[in-house]
Amino acid sequence: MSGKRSLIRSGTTVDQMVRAISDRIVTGFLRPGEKLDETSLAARFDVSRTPVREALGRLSAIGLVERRPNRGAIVAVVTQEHLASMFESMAELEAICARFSAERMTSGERRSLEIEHQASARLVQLGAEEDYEYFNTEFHARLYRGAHNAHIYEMTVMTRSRLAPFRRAQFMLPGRLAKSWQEHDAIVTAIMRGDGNAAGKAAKDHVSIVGEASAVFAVGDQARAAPRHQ
Amino acid sequence: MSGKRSLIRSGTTVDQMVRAISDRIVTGFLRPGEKLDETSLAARFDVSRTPVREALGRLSAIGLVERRPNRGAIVAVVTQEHLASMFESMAELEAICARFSAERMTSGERRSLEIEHQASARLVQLGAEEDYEYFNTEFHARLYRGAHNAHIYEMTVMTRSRLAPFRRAQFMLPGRLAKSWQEHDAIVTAIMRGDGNAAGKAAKDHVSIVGEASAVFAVGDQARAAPRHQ
DNA sequence: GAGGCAAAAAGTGCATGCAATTGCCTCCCG
DNA sequence: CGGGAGGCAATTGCATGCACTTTTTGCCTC
Repeated sequence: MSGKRSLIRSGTTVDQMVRAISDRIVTGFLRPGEKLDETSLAARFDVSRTPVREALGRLSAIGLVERRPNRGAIVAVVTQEHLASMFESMAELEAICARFSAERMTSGERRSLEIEHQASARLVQLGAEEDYEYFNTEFHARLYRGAHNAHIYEMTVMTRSRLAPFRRAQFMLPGRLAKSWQEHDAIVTAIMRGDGNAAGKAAKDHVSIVGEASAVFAVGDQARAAPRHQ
Repeated sequence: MSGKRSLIRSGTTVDQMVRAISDRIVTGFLRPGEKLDETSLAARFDVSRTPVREALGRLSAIGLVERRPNRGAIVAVVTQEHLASMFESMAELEAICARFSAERMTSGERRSLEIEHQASARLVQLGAEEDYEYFNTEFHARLYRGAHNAHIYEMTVMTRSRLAPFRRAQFMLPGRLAKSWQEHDAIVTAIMRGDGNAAGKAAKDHVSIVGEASAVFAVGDQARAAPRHQ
């Protein structure tokens, strides 16, 4: 039975599973504490248990699932407290990235940062939330790269990915788009001035606001979740 | 059908492999860039390829090995640059922990921090490097816990463990012991005052100095460096 | 002689099967 | 009637085998 894979998008097979399972976890389809037995998952994704095991290993490495030896894996229980700690960490990490960016970005990086930032103003006027979300991701990625520190980059990207599920609906809030742009503007301005402290503070405030806005949605998702048969 | 396991100490089988391989890596027995093919490792440890794969997965998660899809795994190449970035990250993380500790430590935590710190002064007078090293680890752990932020705690501990091999000989330097204690003293004083900014700055300076002192020892290992994959 | 293409060899990725450990249910004894 | 020990079922952990990707080597052509 080695024909076509049934779950298809692109990339490595097990990588797809990681994304798929992680999606199911963060969307609440799989609830925290729920048991993840390998056989069911293998059947569900039409693969063998081997890639399932590897996927569970990776998911446990990034903290989405918890593995007990010989006792199976469960969806990691992210307490409200731990979630808050991750948002706070994110704010600190972004602050570091912004500060370093202000001090270290090359002229080319500064230029493209400002150009893209200015270009995104149109998206705000149009209210193009999807497009702005894409730009927003790239904007923050520029900050992470601009810090010119590989390890901080890794930690920041990983933390951000872990927080991604809880940050989804942030731009749904009315007026959030424009506020986000203004906060970005404060960061960019500080970076262009080379003012690391101001850039760091602006970034921290920016992320803190996003965290508070997103926390609301996190609570709702955690409260109730879809029941599963089987 | 291979009878008893040959490598046995205690714990899970694959966990032993992780420790064994990680030991070989940090001791330099396996050099950066060296190819780790699963078959050889399986034969070497007298297990099948399956636990080897899982072990490699975990090692890649903690950054000790690098896995290329369909192209095997190699011992992670820690360039001088990347090492510097980790030390810099460590300084920033410790600064955050110290700042938060100054703001959030309970009175009990503050008290025991200062008591232990004062007690360690004796170790400096005696020149007990081993004992001081043990205390030093505990001192920093107190700072990490005192930040009252689970995620920052995780990142800091992980970064510190990744840096451990490069920080070994730091107290060999003459006078380092006394300087370390004085730097600790500055951190403790700031924390007791509740001055987060001062505590953060003192911690950052402290770790930065350690980083510079340790970097010297790391140079020898980095004779040749393979190109990194962006 | 050099460069490119193709085929074989090597090595990874996944599937399947078997052994071992865990949790639970039942039955026996106090 | 309650508690504990033993057996049974279910699930994890590991071994082995096959398919696909990558790399290397040899041959052919220019």
